Amino acid sequence: MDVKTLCLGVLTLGEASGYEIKKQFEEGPFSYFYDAGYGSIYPALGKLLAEGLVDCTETAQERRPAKKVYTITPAGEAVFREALHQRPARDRIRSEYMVMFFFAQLLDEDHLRSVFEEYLTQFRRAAEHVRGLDSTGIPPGRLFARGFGRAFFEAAARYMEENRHLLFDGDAEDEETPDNEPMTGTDR
Amino acid sequence: MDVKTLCLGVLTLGEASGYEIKKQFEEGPFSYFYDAGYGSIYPALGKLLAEGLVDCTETAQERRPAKKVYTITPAGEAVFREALHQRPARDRIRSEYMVMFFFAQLLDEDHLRSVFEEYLTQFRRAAEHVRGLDSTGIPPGRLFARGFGRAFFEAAARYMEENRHLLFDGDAEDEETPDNEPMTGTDR
DNA sequence: CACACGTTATATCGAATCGATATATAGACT
DNA sequence: AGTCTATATATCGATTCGATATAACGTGTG
Repeated sequence: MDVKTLCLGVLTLGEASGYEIKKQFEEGPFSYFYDAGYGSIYPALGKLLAEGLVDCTETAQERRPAKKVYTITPAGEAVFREALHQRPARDRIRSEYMVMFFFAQLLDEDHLRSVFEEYLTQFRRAAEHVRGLDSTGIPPGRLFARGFGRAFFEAAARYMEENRHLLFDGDAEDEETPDNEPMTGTDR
Repeated sequence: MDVKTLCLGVLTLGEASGYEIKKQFEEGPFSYFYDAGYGSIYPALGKLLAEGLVDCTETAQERRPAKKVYTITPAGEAVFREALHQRPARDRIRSEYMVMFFFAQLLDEDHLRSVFEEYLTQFRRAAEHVRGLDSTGIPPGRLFARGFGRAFFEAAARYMEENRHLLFDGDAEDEETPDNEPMTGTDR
């Protein structure tokens, strides 16, 4: 499943420009599990247009360059539906933050600390953001994906809070000293 | 941080062939947060060798093609340490499974169900695998990364078990009815 | 008020990466 | 005998990344 296919998917939710598609990958409902840059999106839209899978309406603006709004065609919808029935490739993740934690012993404490705080803040903010979303009238599949994102963000933030001592052992900060044992052992 | 840098990182843990490096990304300690294919690894090792950041010992085997074992040089270690102090890029994730759940309404129930079970099984197995690892003598950074992976796998499996009704509402199957309450509600 | 900065918006391009494939041997299973 | 899996290196076209260029407008600030 390539960026072309994903653009079709975004367009099934409604018309959009290349810029708006990018935003959906960055901040929108796809941000929990997909990403793509302009260098992939614009060529993809060009190819989709050439194949008749999308239409393009050039909205001429007064003092701006024309905004190109793309709409999916029935043919595009069919192609997308078919693509969804392929076997999914396995997940691809790439976290440089984790690489740094893994090699924590090679890092300056200052750097490690700032990277850690930044990452934790990211997860907290993301979790908070999802929590604030309105869920009324959202199709169940989208709710499932969103909830998965939330579960991940919260689990990540929680893990980082509870295990920071592994990276910064000289800290000795108690914060809340929760009711459960330090190590969860074999839960479940 | 590119594949070249990550290969250096793998080699700080000990000598390895290109094949073995791939395995470390696939099943080893890096599998929780990084991935790379042969098409990236072999060229990367070639460049690292040309730059003097790794050495290569060709272990001739009897009836096999020569196995090339790479070792990191002091220069390589220095370069790697420096790379670790760059600002990390933000995480890149790409999950076709999640794309399918997001568009669940467009999928055949059979397909959705098999994709769902496969994904859940992946997480269960991965969590179980991490749980079975020996933690004695592992540097804290590596433990932190491993624990993060475990936390993610467990949270993912748990979320899928508890929210499958969002994708399959007609089911009403209890599976095992575990010892804890049916719905966890607001955990914590 | 000028100037820097952020946002909207399209687009390109070289470098990096992906994914599939080719080659070859050995062992294990059918 | 034939198939499958694992070890092991390597390439190659297609895809994707990441940085950059262009341009207009709004916003905040010294």
